[in-house]
Amino acid sequence: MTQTSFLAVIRLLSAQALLEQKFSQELGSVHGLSLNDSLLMMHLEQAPLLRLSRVDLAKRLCVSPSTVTRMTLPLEKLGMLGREADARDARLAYVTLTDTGRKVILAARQTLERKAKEVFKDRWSEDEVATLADLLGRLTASQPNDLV
Amino acid sequence: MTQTSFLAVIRLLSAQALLEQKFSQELGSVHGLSLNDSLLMMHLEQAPLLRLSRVDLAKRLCVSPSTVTRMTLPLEKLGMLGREADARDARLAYVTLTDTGRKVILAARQTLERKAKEVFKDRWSEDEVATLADLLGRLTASQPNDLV
DNA sequence: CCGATATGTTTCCGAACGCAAGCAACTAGC
DNA sequence: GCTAGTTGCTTGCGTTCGGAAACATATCGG
Repeated sequence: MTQTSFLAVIRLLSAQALLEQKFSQELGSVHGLSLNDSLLMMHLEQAPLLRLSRVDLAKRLCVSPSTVTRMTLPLEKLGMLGREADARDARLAYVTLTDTGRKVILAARQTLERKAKEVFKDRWSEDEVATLADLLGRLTASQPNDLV
Repeated sequence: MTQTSFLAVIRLLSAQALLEQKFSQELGSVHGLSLNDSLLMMHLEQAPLLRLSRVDLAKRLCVSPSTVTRMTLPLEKLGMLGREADARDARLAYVTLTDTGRKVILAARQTLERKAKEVFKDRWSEDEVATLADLLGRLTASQPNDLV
């Protein structure tokens, strides 16, 4: 069990490095987004009012709050994200997904879907990919809201 | 299939962010290593002569060669890594694992194994972890030498 | 009401990385 | 052996990130 868990973790880390390399380049050149930018916008996409607070986003992305501040700044200037205050709590500064942003992330998602399909095309059966997604989902399930 | 592959990829990326956060702190405070430092040394650990060239390491870790140069510098000063020239090709500067380095990475590996076991302890059966490791292994198998 | 503590956000600083450029050494074709 | 192209490594520069600190606001206990 010890050895197996260790192996799973090491391979997960290695696999991520590989996938990030595969995805980030096309994502950047085609849509002008980083992988983390895309994940951030996808979290907004499925949020109740297309908005989330910065600390909430930080927890979902497993990054620091300061990173969220910096990530949202350029996207806000590009008109993909907006800023909204809370009526009750003046500390909160919600990040919102604009119409422009929703179109961009929709297109970016299609790119990601295509690349994801390529990754598994040859050596995985559909059932195996589903099993993988399910097993990984139990890891991410311990975190605040799951994607997709 | 498209949707399933996409889900698997997104969850893998999210899971990695979670695991990195979980592991890197203890790894740094206890052994003074980053996660990537540890992966680098584990690759050396299982290399034929405890040594690999810098470009080879870069490919295995999915980082740029310049990153390998910068990563090895402090570890070399700490005596964990060494440098060895090739008799036939004077361009090559192998990174070698010293005795000190071998002891350090052995201890770090135990920390990682313990944390890895914790991650899966509650919600996964042993078979499921093995399945996960196997499925992820097919991803990393497309890369130069697999770890463990 | 008021001080103490907690929470959300931003800014500053140092660390880590990729890319482009540069240098050294190897290889191929002539 | 000479030139041209390739490969391995390093350095400089810009970008991105985490942690500490600062600040504003909210909440709690008296």
